[in-house]
Amino acid sequence: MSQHRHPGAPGRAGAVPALPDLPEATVARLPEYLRALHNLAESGHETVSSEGLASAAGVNSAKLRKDLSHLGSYGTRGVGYDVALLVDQIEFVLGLTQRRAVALVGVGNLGHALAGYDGFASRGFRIAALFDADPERVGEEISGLVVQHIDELPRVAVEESIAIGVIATPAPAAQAVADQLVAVGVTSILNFAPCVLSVPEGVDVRKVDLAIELQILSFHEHRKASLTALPATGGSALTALPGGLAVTDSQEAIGT
Amino acid sequence: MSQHRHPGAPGRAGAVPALPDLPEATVARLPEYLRALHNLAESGHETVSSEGLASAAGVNSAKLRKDLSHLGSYGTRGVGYDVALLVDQIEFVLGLTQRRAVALVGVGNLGHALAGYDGFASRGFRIAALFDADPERVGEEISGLVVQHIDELPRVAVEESIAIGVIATPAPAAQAVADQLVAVGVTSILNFAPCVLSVPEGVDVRKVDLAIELQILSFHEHRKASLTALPATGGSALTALPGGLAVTDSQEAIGT
DNA sequence: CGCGATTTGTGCACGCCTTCACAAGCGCCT
DNA sequence: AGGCGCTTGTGAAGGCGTGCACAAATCGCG
Repeated sequence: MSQHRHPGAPGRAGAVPALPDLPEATVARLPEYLRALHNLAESGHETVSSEGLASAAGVNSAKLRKDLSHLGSYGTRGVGYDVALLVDQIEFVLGLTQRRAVALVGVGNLGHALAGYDGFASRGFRIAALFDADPERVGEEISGLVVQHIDELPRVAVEESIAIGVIATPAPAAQAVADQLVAVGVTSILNFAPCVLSVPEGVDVRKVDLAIELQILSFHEHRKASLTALPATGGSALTALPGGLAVTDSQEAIGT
Repeated sequence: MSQHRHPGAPGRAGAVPALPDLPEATVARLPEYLRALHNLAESGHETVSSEGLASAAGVNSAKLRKDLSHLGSYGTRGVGYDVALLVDQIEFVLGLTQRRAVALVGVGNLGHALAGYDGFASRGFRIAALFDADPERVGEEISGLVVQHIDELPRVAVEESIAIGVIATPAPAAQAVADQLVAVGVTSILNFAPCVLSVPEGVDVRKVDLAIELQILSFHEHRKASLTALPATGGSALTALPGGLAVTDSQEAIGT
């Protein structure tokens, strides 16, 4: 794509420009704004107001303005934000001007799906290598990549300039894989295994646990059910709690 | 205030369903505690201190104590927490005493993996039905379930008492699926499609976007690289991003 | 029976994040 | 040119979450 141009900084060389230190909460929302902006760009919008972008991203408009203000002033009062300009700016801040190489370890059930997930490629990442510890799986081809044995990691990590590691192994294997990734210089790990990873300082770990998300939803279901007297859907809502537990306690209305 | 009086034996299935309204941050951590507790139970521990459980769950011990205190007093000073008791208590609060039925919509790349993911079954959920809009996929058997057409949703939702819907469709189809789920009474949705869903009040939506996680990691990679690459930029304007590079980082291992 | 070691539960202070409300800035129309 | 409407950017206030530090409670032992 285009060279990473940096709006507002005239004639800067290839030097690494200053990065504002953004609040974590803001960083977590920037990708969402970026996705919304891409949609807007595709549908022909050249500018967008904070209100419009906020609703497209599912957030409050004041929050969006404050988030964007941390990047600098890239809006025009009375008009809104230039979509293309904002896309470039956010992509730059997120470090997406270079396509980062991702190593995926563990091509079981979930790993298989991740390897074929095109959402990665379309949003700035390239799955550069697949690994597994199971000799049965080594050699298998998935989405144009051949699964390699995890012992090949050191060689491949250098060859492919691996920047990010994705762990999709069973939980018992995850820590060892994390150690191996760290050993070859990976400093960002996305962990799908349901366990806590311990890594040295300077290594970022983000965790995605599918079951946890369901459990959080379950809590809210439970709370909602305990507030409504009886579910009207006439199903077998009382097939649980063998002790004959009557879930008919409720006194609080949801405050806010 | 907390009136979580807990008379008699709070043993399993004897709990009084006084649901305290927990802070969201606490709710999000409870599943992690639960997983750590299950591990501890398997390895023979009958009690555990806040310090021990905290490190197993990857959090601060004070935070853990405060979280658990919201559930009531289930620890013993000088001793710690009874593992089995705490497991029961957390499972109750999370509404896991009944096995909730989950409908999975979209058996493409990701949906396939989710359908086969055993982490759901092992943590209190039952994938009760698979749906897809593509006639090609209807009839296919995955992990012992036959994919049904999405139009069958109303019938199956009642038969199976579907409580939670999981959307693993492409983004353009997600909103329509969400509407269909809401129409049949589902009030909790886990959305894997990269888009914002609009749902009526009272319906909970949680979103998991795999690419967003990578983009957040990318930001930190970018920041780390910009710090190690250039100590001080060459003095000129460079004022596109006011605030300069105030290196006030620390805070690795982001936990959401 | 009392004492010390240990660990929970919590009051408190601090910092981050969100939200409101509004001044400042920009374009357009007259 | 001037005024008007619209939108951004931000100061300030409030809420929420985190972590410290300690009192209260419990067990084990002499």
